[in-house]
Amino acid sequence: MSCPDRVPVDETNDAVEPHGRWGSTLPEGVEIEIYRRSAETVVGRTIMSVEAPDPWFLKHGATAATLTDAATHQQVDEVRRIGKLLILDLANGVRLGLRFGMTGRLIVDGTASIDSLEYSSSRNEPAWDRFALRFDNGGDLRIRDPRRLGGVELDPDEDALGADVFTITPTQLRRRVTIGDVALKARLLDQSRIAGVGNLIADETLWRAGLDPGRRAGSLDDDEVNRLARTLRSVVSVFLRDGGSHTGLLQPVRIRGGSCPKDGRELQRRQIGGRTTFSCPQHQS
DNA sequence: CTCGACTCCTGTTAGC
DNA sequence: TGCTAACAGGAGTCGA
Repeated sequence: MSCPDRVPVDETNDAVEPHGRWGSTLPEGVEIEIYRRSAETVVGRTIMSVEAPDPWFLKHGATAATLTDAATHQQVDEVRRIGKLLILDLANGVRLGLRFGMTGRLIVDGTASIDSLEYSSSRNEPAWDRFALRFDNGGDLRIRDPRRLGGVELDPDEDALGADVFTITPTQLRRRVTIGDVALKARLLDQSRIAGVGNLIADETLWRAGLDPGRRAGSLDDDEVNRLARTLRSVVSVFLRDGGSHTGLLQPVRIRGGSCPKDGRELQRRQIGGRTTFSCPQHQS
């Protein structure tokens, strides 16, 4: 399957500023890509120790002992990303899978590539460090997650994820996403069909594409599928360039009573796919 | 296989 | 001022 683990580097590949620039965002595909770039600096380093103080944070049977056994004295060969999953390939073939939930931040050598998350705290509370790798050069990589919705696992099932949001083609979108009776937005959030779309990317994309989030996913015609594919690609590209999923045009008005920036209509607020959904009844259909 | 409902986590915030 | 309850979304599970 196509598992593009890195986004083509283009003019959007600005150096990540460590402080102050980022607004409140959410760990969606865009943010995990920013994390991945900040973690490239650990490639080639050797893991000296593993800190896994929170058993709840370890998934699929992993324990502090199994993680320590698998990772200690191993060199990091590569850092990849599929959707919202960050993967560290170790020299012995072990893969470490890192997930960030809605409040997890990645801190590499003491620096967070994203300072502030929408529903998290920007305080730097060491007690919120749920997992860490210490390297031979004295640096470290840690996940700081106040609400513990992220997690770490050994050898994650990469095949369980759909095509990555940055590189999915219109054909893949048509075959796996725009089918069936479920709401279009719920489909976009289904990581097994398309990996990396979270609530903010979904709302912004559908708003820009003029598509109603509540429409049956299978009801789109060819033109609409192509428009969705184009818009999705554009949105993640712009979000990455601008620094996160919170930089959209819809984001400032994703509040009760907010008005559509395009035509001024009051936005509709609904729950779709279990998530708060804002859309414009005027131009999204 | 599909799909909706439910559950988990806890810092922040609105409201009394 | 101090308290409580509602709220947020990613991911997993369960039953129809």
